[in-house]
Amino acid sequence: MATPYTLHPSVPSTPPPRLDYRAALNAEQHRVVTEGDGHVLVLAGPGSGKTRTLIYRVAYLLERGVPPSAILLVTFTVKAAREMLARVEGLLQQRPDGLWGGTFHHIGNLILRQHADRLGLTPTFTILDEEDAGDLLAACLADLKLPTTERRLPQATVIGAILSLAVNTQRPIAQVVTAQYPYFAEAAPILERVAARYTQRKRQANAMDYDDLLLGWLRLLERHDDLRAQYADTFRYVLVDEYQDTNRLQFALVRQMGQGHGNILVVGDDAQSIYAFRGADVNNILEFPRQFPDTTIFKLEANYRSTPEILQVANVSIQHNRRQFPKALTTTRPAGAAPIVVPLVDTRQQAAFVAQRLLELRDEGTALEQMAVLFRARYQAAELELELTRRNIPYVIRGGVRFFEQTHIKDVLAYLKLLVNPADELAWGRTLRLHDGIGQVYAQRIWSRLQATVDPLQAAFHDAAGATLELPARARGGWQRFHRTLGALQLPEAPHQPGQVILEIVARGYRPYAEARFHDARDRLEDLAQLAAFAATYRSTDQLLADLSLREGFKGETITGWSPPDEHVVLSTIHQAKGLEWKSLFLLGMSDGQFPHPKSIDDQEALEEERRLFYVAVTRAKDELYLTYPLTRYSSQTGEVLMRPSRFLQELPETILDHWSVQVADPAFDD
DNA sequence: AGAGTGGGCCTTTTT
DNA sequence: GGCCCACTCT
Repeated sequence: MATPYTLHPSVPSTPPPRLDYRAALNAEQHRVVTEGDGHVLVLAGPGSGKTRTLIYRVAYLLERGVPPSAILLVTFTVKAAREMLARVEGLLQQRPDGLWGGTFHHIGNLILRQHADRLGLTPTFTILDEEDAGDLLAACLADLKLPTTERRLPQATVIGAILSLAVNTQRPIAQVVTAQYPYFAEAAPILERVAARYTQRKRQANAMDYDDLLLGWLRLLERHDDLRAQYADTFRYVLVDEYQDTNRLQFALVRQMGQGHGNILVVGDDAQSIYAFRGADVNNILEFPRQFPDTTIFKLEANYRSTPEILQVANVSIQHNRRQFPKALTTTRPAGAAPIVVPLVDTRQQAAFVAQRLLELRDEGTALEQMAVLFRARYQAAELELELTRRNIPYVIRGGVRFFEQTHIKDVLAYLKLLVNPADELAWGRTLRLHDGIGQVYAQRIWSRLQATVDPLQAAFHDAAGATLELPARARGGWQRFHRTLGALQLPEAPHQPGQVILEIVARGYRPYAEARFHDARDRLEDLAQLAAFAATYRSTDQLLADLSLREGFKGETITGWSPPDEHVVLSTIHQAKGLEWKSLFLLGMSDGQFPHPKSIDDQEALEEERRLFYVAVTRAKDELYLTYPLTRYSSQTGEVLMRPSRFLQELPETILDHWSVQVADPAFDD
C-alpha cells in the first residue's frame, strides 16, 4: 500500500476534546457535516465557509471512528490540501495520519508507484513537466521525418496542449483540433501519429506526463478487477473540493473511486467555474444530480465575507448567465459602500490612481496586506508595477516563474533523474548538453549508443574515453568531464542523500558551467544551495523528484530564503485569487475589449465563463471594491482608440454602483 | 550564417 | 513584464 500523504510523522497524543459542531457551524453547514453520506453535492457560494465545512466533515468522520486511511480528500492544489489537513489537525489536536489528501495528480502518483508494472513501467518512473513533454514531442515529430514544407504543423508545445486537452476532456484529438484549433484541422491525422509515437517513447523512457498520472490511474481501475476491488475497499469516503473545476477524466476517476461505498461528497460553486480553457467542464457539477440520481443537494448561501453592496453586484451580474443552479446569496454583514467605478484617461493614469488610492487607504488605516489589485491578464499589471516601484510601495505579484521550472534547477535535477531512472532519455540529453562540444546532435548520438546497452549507467560508467561513441575531439572532452561527474556520483562512497548528491553535482561541474553561462550565476547557485537544503529533508531521491514534480511553488515563495516584504500589497490575476479575500480590492481593466476577453464575446459558453470570472473577482472583496478602466488604448494601426466600459458593468443597474471622476497627477519622470 | 538587440504583442494555469 | 520575431551586425 502506498504511503499516503501525511503532514508529519505520527506522534501519540491525548484524546481530543469532542467538538461542538452546533456552535461552530450554521444549520446548513451542520447538515452537510452530519448528513453527508451517500452522493452529496454541496453548492457553496463564495465566502460561505466551504473549507470550514469540509474540514469539519473530515473531523466528524474521524471522530465517528472512520480510519483516516479510508478517507480520500481531493483538492485543487497541493497548498489547499496542506492547509486543510493542518486545520483538521488543529481541530482534532491530532494528526490525521494516513488520510489520503492531495490533488488528483498527487493521489494518482501514489497509486501508480505501487502498480507501475501493470502499465509496463517501473516504480521509479519519471514525471515529465510541460517543458519535458514538449521536448519529447519535438523528438517524436522529428521521428516521423515529415517533409517540412508540406504541411503547417503546430509547435511541439501546442501539440502538447492539444493532446492534453484531448486526454482531460476525454475527446478524440481530431475533435479537439476541430473545436479549438481549426487552423490545424488538416494536421489532425499527423497529430494522431505524433501522439502514438509519444506514448511509445514515454514508455521507453519509463516516464509519465501529468495527464498520464490521471489516465494511468483510471486505466488501472478500469482494467484490473483486483485493484478496483482493493481501492473500493480502501476508500469509504471520497471528498472533492472545487468540483466545478474538474474535467471529464477526473469525473471518471471520482466515479470509479466512489463505486462500492457510494460516499461521494463534492463541494463547489458552478458560478466560480473558470478553468474551461484547460479542460474543466462545468457540466460535471451541473449534471452531478443526474449522474447520481440519489444525490442530496445542500446549498451554503450565507456569505460571511462581503458587504451587501458588493454581494449585490455579484448576484445581479451572475444572473445574466443562463446555465446555473439558482442561488440566493445573503450576507450576514451590515451595509457598506457601493462598489466604485472609476474611468481613467489611459492605463498609466489607471496605475497612478490605484497607487495613489492604495496610499490614501493606508493612511486611513488599512494595511497594505488587506488590499489587492486583480486583473484579467498578467500583462495588465506591468504599468502598475512600475508605478508601485516608483512610489516605493512594496508589492508581491503572485505567480511568475516557478522555482522548479527554472533552467538551473532543472539542469541539476536532471542528473538525479537519470540516476533514479536511467531510461530517462530527456535527463540524459539535458545533462549531456551541459557539456562543452555536446549539442543536440552528439547528445542524441551518445544516448542512442547508451540506450542500446542493458544498463546505460554502467555503460556510461565504463567508457571513460568515449571510445565507442565516435565523437570529435571537443565533444570527447565534454564527454570525459560528464563521465567524471557521473562516475563520482556512482562510487561506493558517493553520497546517497539527495541534498548531498545535489551539492556534489554542483561542486563537480555545474558551478563552473553556471558561472560561464549565466550572468546571474550567483543567484542561481544560491537557488541550488536552497534546493540542496530542501532535498536534505528527504531520504530518497525518487521521493524528492516525485514531490518536486507535483509541487506548486513559485520563485521566491517556497523554499528559497526569500520572503515577501513585511507589508505588501498583492497583485494577482483573477484566476490566482480564487479562494482569497481582501478588505479593499481593485479590479483593473474593466473596459470592453479587455474584459471580457475579445475572443470570448462571440461564444455564449465562453462569455458566461468570463462572467463567472468577474463574479470570482468581485466576491474577493470584503469592504471596498474599485472597478477601474482606461478610456483610451493605443494601437499601432489606428492610434488612440476610445474604449467603453466593460459590458459586465453596462449590464448592471446604475443604482448599485458609485461613479467617481478623478484626475491623477502624472508622475514627474517617465522611467 | 548565427548571435545580438529592439519593438510589438499579449488570455487565463495546475499538475 | 517577458516572449517572439524580425532586422542588423559580425
